Amino acid sequence: MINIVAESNTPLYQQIYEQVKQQIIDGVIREGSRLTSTRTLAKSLCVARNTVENAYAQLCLEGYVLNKPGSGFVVLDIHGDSLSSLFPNAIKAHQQSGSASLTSRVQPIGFTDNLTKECFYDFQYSNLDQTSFPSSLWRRLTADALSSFDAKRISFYNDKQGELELRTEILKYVRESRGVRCSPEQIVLCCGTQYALGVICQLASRNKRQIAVEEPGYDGAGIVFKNNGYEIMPVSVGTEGINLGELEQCPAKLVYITPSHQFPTGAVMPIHNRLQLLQWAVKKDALIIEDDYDSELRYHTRPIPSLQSIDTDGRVIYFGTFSKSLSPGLRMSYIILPEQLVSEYHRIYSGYYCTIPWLQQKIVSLYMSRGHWERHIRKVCLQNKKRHDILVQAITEHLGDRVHIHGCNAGLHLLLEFTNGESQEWLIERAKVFGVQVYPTKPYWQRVEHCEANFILMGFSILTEKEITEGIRLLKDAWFG
Amino acid sequence: MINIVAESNTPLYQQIYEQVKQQIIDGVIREGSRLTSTRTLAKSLCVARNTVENAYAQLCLEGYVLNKPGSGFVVLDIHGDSLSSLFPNAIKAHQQSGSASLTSRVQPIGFTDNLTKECFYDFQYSNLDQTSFPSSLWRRLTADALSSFDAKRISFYNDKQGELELRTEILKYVRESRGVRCSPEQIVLCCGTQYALGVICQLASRNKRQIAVEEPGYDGAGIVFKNNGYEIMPVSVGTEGINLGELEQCPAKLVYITPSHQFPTGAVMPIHNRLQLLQWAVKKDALIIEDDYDSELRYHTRPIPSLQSIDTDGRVIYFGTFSKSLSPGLRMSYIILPEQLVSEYHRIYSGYYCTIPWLQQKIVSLYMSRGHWERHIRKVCLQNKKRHDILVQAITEHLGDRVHIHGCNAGLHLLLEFTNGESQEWLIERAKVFGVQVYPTKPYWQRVEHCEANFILMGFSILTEKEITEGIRLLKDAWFG
DNA sequence: GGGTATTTGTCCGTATGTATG
DNA sequence: TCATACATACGGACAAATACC
Repeated sequence: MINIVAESNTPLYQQIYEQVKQQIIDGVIREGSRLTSTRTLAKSLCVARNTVENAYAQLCLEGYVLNKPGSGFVVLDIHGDSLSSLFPNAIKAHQQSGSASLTSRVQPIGFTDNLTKECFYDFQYSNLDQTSFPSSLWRRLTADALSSFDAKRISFYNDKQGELELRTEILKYVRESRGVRCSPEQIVLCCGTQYALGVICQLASRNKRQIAVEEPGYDGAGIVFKNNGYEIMPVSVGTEGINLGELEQCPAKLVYITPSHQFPTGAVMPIHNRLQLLQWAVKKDALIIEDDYDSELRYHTRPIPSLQSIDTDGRVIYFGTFSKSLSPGLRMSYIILPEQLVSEYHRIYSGYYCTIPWLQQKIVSLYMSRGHWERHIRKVCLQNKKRHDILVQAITEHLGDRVHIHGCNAGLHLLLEFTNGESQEWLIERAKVFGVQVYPTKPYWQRVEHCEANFILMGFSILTEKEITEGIRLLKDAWFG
Repeated sequence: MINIVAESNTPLYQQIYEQVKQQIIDGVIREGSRLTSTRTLAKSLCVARNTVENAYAQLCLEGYVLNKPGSGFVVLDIHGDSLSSLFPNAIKAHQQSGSASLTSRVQPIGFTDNLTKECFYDFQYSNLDQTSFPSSLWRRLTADALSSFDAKRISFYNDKQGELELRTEILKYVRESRGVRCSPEQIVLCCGTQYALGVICQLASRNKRQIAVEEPGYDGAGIVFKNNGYEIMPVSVGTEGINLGELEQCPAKLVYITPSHQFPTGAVMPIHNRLQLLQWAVKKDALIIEDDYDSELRYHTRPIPSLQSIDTDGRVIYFGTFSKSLSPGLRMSYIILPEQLVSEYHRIYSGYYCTIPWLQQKIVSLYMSRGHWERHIRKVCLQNKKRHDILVQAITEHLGDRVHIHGCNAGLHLLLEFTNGESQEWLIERAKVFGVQVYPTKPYWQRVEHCEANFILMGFSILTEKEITEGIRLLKDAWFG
């Protein structure tokens, strides 16, 4: 950036000359690159073109740059030997990495650790199979969206809860697939579950800031509650989901749960527990956040109605997402508010803009209305079912009765319990030695000391069927060889 | 008009000197404008040039004007305390308007009020011209992004601060255009300014939850602060931006400002105020949120270095956005944190996912790296400049001295002050009757009772040049017909 | 791959204050 | 007081190079 002062005694052209020269010397403008054109710079500095020309001419004379009509002013190599021209950057890079390292133990955020381990058999469970995203269709839909009659809306501040068109599609879908009953006014689109949780933290804050969560449970939720000043009250999870007896004892009047496929244990809450939970909410005047994050992915079990669908008292806040079966990269989730919270939502959030890009809303809207979404779910579900079945089969075959499988028949992962009390650390380390990555359950415990050591998480979202069986064979060697 | 008497005892040059001086003091010759050139004046008065020069030299010495070769004698700001001149009788307005405060900022959420008024001349200022979005280019870039080597990342949870590639492009841009100095690690991408403010609310909460904001100022920011439990402390705004004297008195250690083009008054904070503000921050151990929301859109004024670029003590949190010159529908902004806050950011937000879809990040990244962004800015800036100039011209021509124009030469709107004390409600109502929509300033006042009634906001972001002149002609009839 | 639009440096004329004699 | 030369600054017209479609 060039800074000129009109009031100064030094002429304008000289100020420009000096600063550009300095930038060349400092290496801010690299050798071989072009100076900003005289017109552009003149306009941005509010001076005449000739003033800039004058400055550039001076640089020309002194051999810093070379001018060619029609192709601009090119910076010459002034540092003689190319060694010194690399120096300024080297120093800069040094400083950067130095300061970044001061960020202590906290994992570097700019680093995505999913891409480097191509050599592994990585049983991860959050990312999706890259082949499952409908790229060429997306391209077509983008074109359609951009040439649609309401394409001009990309230049506007849009509907604050999300485009009505899309909310209506979502409504149709959740009604059909999850029995959810609501009007479009109750739906709020937002950029991911964590943002959604932030919204709820605000809405529910008329109560005491206490929240009951599943233990173990989704860690990303806990972080949001904590940052919003909520006291987190862990409630243990059994084979029927959250422990209702414990919940009764808990003073919190807000609970966050994943009843359809508890994360990470995979427990499914039976219908009578669901009814009981709703009664609890009524009795305590409490609210329930039902996170139905991977409802699309069921393999051998009958669907159980969502809490929202059997709630008669407006106690359930329903969460859905496109992250688990379409793409996490979309950053798109939705909240379905109970009617009683809508006005409170408006009171607090009427001044907030929607967090999802309009174009993406339009695309997903087209995607759903043309039936691609339904087809996609069927396809992805089938694909994952195959992988799931093969994984379960391979485990049964190779690891036999040394493990119990928990939480299968849904989602993108399962839980392995080791009957001989092996510890997570050892299991993960041994697996890694054999080129296989499996995952701990520890991160999902609020009270880490309660975490049982003999559990391991295995995902099957990105491995091929062949890789799965080979991976398990390696694990057998690693753990019991 | 200057009168000289040859027979007088007072020398010619002194007669000229005195009369010009008087004209400057009386405001006949405005601050910033040029004196008649020595040649011209000499000729018209039939005196020698040196005589005029002599007179001008005297004015120079006394600080009334500044002389520079090639650019004449420029009148300086002699009325010193122009700080509060924008809203001089703020207190007087106290009595009139107390009740009208229920214009209630809260609007119906599901309703976008921009689309239904096609018949109006709508001088709105938030939405953009629909022709300015590069649709077909976007289509191509989408295709490129989807077939790029890292397209698989759409199925992953991605970099939490935003893709490094994009952060690097943004860095290059803000360094060049705004002098911002930072490393990519300091940049955080997020879905809009309000989300960004939410993040800062968390980061800065080690201090007391008090924030100083400009009054009038951006209402969307105030809402976020309130919802995050901050006490809002309005500080008045003058022609030089936020009132630093008042800020001194304010106990808050966090301030949110728009120094480049204050919203909505359009005031530009001069360099010496900027330095003073930074000193304030150091002295008080405070933080400054610099929202540079429409920095791209400058029309006739020289750029002033951003606060971030002259901050040596890590006191400035810089906000930028793509909403004002590319598309509000993208929902894309960025924060540039001071180094000292990066580790705190990691501590709180390392568990949060990025809120921008990967595909969009990739597209914008390509968009910028291929030079489209620079070109786009130039184009959009020129287009808006034309509209701006025409609006200003039309106002000057048709509304004449019944209004003062404030905050022009930048952004997408300007502020109209009515010299005869007409009220916002009346002005807006009358305009509407004639099919023209103009906007109130009331929504931007925390203490509505302080809001001066005789101001109106007019945007020029979506009207054609023809519509602008016609609209103004109608307004003339509506208001003064 | 060729035609058109845009971008770019160049050149020209004009206006201004400054310095000199 | 006048005339002249000079440095600085501004804006329009032109042709070559480039980018885009």
